[in-house]
Amino acid sequence: MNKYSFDEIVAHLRNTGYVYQGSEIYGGLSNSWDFGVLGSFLKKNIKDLWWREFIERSPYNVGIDSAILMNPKTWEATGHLKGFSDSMVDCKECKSRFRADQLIEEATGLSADGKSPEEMDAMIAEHKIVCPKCGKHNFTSARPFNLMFKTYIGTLEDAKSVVYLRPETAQGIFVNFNNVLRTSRKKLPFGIGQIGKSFRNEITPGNFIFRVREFEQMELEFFCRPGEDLSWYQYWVSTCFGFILRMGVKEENLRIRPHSKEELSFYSTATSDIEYAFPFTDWGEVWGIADRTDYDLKRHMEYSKEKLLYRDPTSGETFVPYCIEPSVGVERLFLMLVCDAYDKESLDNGEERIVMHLHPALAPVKACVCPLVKKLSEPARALFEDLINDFHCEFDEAGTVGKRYRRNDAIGTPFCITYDFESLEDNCVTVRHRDSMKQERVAIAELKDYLKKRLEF
RNA sequence: GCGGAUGUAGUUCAAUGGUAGAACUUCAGCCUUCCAAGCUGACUACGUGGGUUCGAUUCCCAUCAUCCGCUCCA
Repeated sequence: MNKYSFDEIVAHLRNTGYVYQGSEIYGGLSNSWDFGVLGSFLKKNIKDLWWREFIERSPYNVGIDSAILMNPKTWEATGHLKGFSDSMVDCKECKSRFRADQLIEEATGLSADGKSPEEMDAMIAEHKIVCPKCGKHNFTSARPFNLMFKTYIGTLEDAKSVVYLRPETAQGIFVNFNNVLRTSRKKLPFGIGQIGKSFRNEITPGNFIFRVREFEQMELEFFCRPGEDLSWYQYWVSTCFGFILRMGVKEENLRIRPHSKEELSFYSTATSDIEYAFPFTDWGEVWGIADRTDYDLKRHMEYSKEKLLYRDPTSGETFVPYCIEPSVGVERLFLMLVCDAYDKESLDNGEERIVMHLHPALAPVKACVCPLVKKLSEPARALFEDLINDFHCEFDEAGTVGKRYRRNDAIGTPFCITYDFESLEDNCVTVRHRDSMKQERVAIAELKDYLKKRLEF
């Protein structure tokens, strides 16, 4: 699938300023990564593109930006909080891990629901419960698994002030359903999208930025009539897939994987993952599209006692809409894009060049303005200072021009603009293309239009 | 969380119980008329904390981080 090792790609990203290790001078922090000088641009470009395509240019959707901290009742309604009561024990002999309540129930038939970890320890000891795998009785004590990050509102750390960092952005949308309906005057079908950080205390994060504890989601909750949900589900699967293809990702590295019946959440009638052939695994999920029916709105109605309903303006009929959720992680799109764009090419002169074939709309640097030699710095800099008003450009006069071309190939800059001695006479510059390495003479007066056309998504 | 491996400049790799060396990169200067040329110079490292020792980057312990496997995954 992928020609290059994950290590090689990661090393390149760290060397060029796409990604740094988090808190590096203090020895790092487990699975935390910072986006660097180039990476922050790529990330921003990804988000801008999504927002433009899924919110601004969409005839259906609107956007919001909801708070990370939400009333804890939210997480009662979604069932996320219940996860807190799951205590786990490890078998010290064979290193298997079990949910303590399930272990007790299976062995004794007694319910351990709602018991404290200490009570469950006592039950395990009393009934001499053995490990289902290895048959030995030697467990660690029961420990609750915290899947959500917990913190406190106000300065007193008591039980009443507990709040959680959201584990998904979606709930900020559902709880604002009525607000958006009222203020946007949208009619079914319509969607609400948002981009924002989410936090999950993953048990096993890893694979660079693929699974991290702090990540950014781009989620759309698309509401429609019950019965129309499956065709909208299909619509969003192909829209998301098409979006990835338009970003330049090779189709042979992508697949759409529908979930089997056993895999589906109990409330979902259909779910598909768009997966990419990452170098560290066979297929890794990038984008999940789920038909969530009316589950979320109904749960929030139940717990908040508020009505989250849609009233058809012509028929007067009132109902809870169904919801299609396309949800994607920014870091995963980022990782997919750089893995797919990374390439090492052999040149005619026997040398190698590293190129990042990023879509020009995504590239951190759009163009690098290079005076052919330092003597030409002055007029070249003037050109750069004009271009920077329209695009993110860089100015580079260090070393030979060939070296500057290579450096820009390696970070994915689609165009290098070379100002030479002829430019003084004919007011033209050489535009050098990253992918083909071809050069073109372009009049300075037409340069902005020339670039603009080629930077479009 | 468990088991295993690893940890020396930004990167790749050395050496050493007694002041850590190189290449590439980066930066400055010279030079340079279109794909990493050359010359001169400069910056930069023993993950962290203990212990043993006259002296530890080297030996021991702990810790942190990364990788692999297991486990988990709304």
